[in-house]
Amino acid sequence: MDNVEEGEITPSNDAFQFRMGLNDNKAGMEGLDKEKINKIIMDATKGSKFYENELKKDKQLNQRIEKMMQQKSQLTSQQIKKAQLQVDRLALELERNRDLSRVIVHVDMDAFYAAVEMRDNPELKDTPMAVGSMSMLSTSNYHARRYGVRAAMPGFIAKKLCPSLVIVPVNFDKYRAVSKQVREILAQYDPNFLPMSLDEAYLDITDHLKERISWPEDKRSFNFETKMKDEKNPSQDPAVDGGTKELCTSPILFEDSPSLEVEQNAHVSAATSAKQPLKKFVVFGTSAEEAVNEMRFRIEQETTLTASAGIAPNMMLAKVCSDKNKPNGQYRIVSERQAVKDFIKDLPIRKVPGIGKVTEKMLKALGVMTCTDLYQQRALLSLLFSETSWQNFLHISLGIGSTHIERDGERKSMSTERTFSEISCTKEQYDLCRELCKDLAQDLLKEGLKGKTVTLKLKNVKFEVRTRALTVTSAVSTEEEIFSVAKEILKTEIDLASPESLRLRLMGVRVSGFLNEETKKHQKSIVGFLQNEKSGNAVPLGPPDRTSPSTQTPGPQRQSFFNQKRAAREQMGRETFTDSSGFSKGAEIDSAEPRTEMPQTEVLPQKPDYFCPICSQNKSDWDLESFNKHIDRCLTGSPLANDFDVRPKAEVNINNDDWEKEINSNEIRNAAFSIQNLSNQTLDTEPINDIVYKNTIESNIVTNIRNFHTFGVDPDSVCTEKEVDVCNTEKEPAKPNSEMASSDQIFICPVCNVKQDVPDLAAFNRHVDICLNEGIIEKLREERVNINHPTHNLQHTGGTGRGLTSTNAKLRTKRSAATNQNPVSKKSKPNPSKNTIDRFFK
DNA sequence: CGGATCGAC
DNA sequence: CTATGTCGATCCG
Repeated sequence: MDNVEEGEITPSNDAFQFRMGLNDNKAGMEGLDKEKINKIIMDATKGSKFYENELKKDKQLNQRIEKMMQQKSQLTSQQIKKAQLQVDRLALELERNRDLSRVIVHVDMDAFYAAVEMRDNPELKDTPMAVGSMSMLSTSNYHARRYGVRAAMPGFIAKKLCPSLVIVPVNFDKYRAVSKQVREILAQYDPNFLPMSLDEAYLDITDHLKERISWPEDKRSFNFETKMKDEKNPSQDPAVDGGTKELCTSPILFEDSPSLEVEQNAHVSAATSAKQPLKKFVVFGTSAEEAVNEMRFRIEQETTLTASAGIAPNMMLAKVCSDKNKPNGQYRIVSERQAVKDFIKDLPIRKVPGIGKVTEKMLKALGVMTCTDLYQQRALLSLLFSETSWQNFLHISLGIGSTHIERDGERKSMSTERTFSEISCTKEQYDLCRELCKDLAQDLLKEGLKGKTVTLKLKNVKFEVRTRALTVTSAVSTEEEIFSVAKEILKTEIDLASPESLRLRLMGVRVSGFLNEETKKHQKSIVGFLQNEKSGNAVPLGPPDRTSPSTQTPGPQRQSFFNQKRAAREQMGRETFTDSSGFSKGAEIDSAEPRTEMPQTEVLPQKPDYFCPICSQNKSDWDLESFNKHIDRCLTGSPLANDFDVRPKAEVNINNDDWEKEINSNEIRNAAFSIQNLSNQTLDTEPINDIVYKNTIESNIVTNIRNFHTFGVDPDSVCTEKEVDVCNTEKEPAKPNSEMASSDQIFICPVCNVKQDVPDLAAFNRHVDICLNEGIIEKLREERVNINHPTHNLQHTGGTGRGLTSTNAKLRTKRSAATNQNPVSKKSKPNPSKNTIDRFFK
């Protein structure tokens, strides 16, 4: 999607300000000037509920800023000095590890949806048009942008700006098809490229370039296959943005004069020779620029659409670059430190991915507008923002970003939401909720996901948003399961608001907390167990898995127990299960059917009897959720507990189930306790912190050791994309905890540097603890040269193949989170003064 | 864990 | 009339 920010409406104190984009209207051309645009938007906006809400949010933000400024005013120069030292240490480290070896490309289709529509309907070419609806636009063509019509703008306002605007409804299938074509081309430059959306992708073309350098010319030659689209290229004059030595000559590449293009290319490409048939071929050179030119050329040949690209040593920079010569242009930052610095120097922070409206405004209040400012204020920022935030800022201001493009891991949540005209009728709200659950259940089914927490999102007519979540003990996935939870949440919200009714404009349902593969099997087996007779396709009972939350007993025993119980099931009465269906019944009901009472009464109109095949209990007041939980317990052989309830937190603690709670917290404790203990009590004491400030090398040691302790113990210490550049590791994913603790891992103490023959991590930790306490750190000091050398110091741990560097962002974060009393982090925490809206929906 | 917020597309 | 939908991350309590 095309830059939302170009046309964003940003309320600023008392007025909406419209920001002109890069390619905006110049005097004398068609369209509107900034003043007019702002006025029209204002007029259309003023007084609306939406506007009121924007003002409110703005006020909150201002308060937040005010608090921040107050904190700032209380800082002593001493504190700043200290912070400066610490920040600079990290900066040094980052600088030392700067990786310029990769060539990363960010490709971005120009005004993608709009371009596709224009291609397919030539009538749209010369008129201002946008893709979307009267209520919201996805993107607009460049024609329309001259009138201030932008993505993320409501259609009706766009119409006011530009009455002749044509609004075309979105057609995702079409865009997907085009996107596929584009991706096939991209894959040839980097088979592991990373699509970010239909119109955007990252590539690492380092390897491609290495091969390409020795490619014969014919491998870099391409036909002009199709009729070139004789579209007026709305591109800007390249000279305007020039002034930078890197500016590429390509923007005219696709002008409608092919002959010019060939010559242009011949000029650029050293390899081009006279033997090239006139105007039928283009030969691209071997440089990065040429490769990307070629890529864009091929995209246009294939799709008749243009793309822009950025080439840089890391993802963050590449992304910014791709915006620089848009549309139909590209820009490169060569792989030199100085080039990066030059580029970063005057770069407005808002251009940087991850810096949005809010962050921009907060930083602006501190006088930070450009990346240079960002760097200069680094000490201050480290005191006013959270660790992750300021470290991120530091990365940005140094022009450092991720150099590994990695596919996203598994999905973490799935949701659906809908906006509508006001609904205040309770029944309709429940119906809607059910429908959302139904849609969501379908989507979940497609990916075979089940999750444990259900979140309900509500937005009232005043645009106030509220989300409420509930985590249940057995994962849900079907419409009925989700709805049974969602409706409870909805019920409490309705009750909370009563006697007034909720006046909703949006409702959404989300499921998260997905089961991992192992657990899923387990849960599945239970479901199959449950619904066996009903659906006729029971899921085979797999062996019990060790990661299941209810696993307490050792494998073999459990196995046999499981089998026992399966036998039990097979013998057990079928009719008991035939109707797990108070639910399936509900599913059959036409959604229009009145269901008004249902929520008010108990869970469902008539409840089926649930009969547990394990303990032979039969309770009529169970619902599916309770029943599943019960079986889960019975399976693990734990003593039978009371009923459980799916009750929103507001009423009762959901986990009135102490048994389960215990397991959960035990898991966590086992994993993390010893380490936290260690870093809290041993490392973060005063003396060590003194060292931190006195001596860079020593503090590195301390940091390393801390990280070492955290590593492999923190269940969440997964090295994700963001940190990759920092920790500079192989791609190997972090192993699950269980594996970490397995016996074949090698324990090398970072203090005494001796391999430890210990049974498990806990024992190892004790050793390190002792080592530390014995003052061996003094020894380290003597060996500082060695120690300070990452490859020497950072031994393999736990067989993950992953080394430790002293600046793994995530690890640091975790550590600091666990050790906040640490004087180092005396920094005032950011305080997003969250004024909960008490009177929500009143 | 739950809730709010931010940011991206 | 008429201001999206979906997702991940982060922070705080």
